[in-house]
Amino acid sequence: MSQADICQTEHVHSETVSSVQSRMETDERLFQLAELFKALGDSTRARILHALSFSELCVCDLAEILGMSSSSVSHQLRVLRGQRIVKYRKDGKNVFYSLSDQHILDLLDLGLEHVNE
Amino acid sequence: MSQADICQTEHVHSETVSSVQSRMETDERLFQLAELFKALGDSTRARILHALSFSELCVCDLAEILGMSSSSVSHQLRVLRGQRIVKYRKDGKNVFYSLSDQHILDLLDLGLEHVNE
DNA sequence: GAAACAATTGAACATATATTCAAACGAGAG
DNA sequence: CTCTCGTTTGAATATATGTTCAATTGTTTC
Repeated sequence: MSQADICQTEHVHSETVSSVQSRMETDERLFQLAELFKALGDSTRARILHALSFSELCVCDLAEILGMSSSSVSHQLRVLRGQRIVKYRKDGKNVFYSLSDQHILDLLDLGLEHVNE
Repeated sequence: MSQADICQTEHVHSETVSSVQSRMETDERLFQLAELFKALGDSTRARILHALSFSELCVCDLAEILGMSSSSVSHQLRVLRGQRIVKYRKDGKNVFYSLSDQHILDLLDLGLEHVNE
């Protein structure tokens, strides 16, 4: 970051800058926030989650709904599990996935609202 | 996608599959949803948006708050503009950015709630 | 125990993306 | 007009990530 990249009008906005800085969440927290949205930010995973918003589904049903391989779906479900976005239960040979909680449904709905505006 | 990747128990879940398929949003809509979340899903952009949730800020203040170059910040703001997540107004040499609407603030809050659980 | 099926995993490849650096643009000041 | 500052942009590089393919695991059934 060169000198030219540093704002010269410190005396003008420095108050705002300090004020905002003091109220910022920790980087770690914001990193986790970004990881959450990153997990939602993929076409395949968005379609998986939207499908799960209607019903719990096993991997192979998800694969059929999306027209993708089970392998691909499973890889993506791993990402969603990592962010506690989906939960699962085993039933015989099948593993049924569903949305983790209401927060996730709310996020999807809010997102769709924004997109549909 | 090989044969082995296709679910054999169609007769078991085919009803659920059809039902979900018929209620799915279009791929285009879900693609846009993913693009929205993708834009939120980066550490730098998450920090930018969190800062903007307190106050409108110009590029150079944002750069100072984040400890990054104006160039980097500007590149990321471009992504956020592309998804109508932030809006801006010009004032002399400065360009002040702010969150686009209440939806975005709600999304950030919901996301932080999930992270803080 | 062997075979079949659902699911997961690892490696490999192709693609996407964030930051840096250099250059250019636009507005205000001298 | 010229210079400076804030901002934007493009090219380049390094890194991250999604899908495919092959192999493996775990469970049910014969």
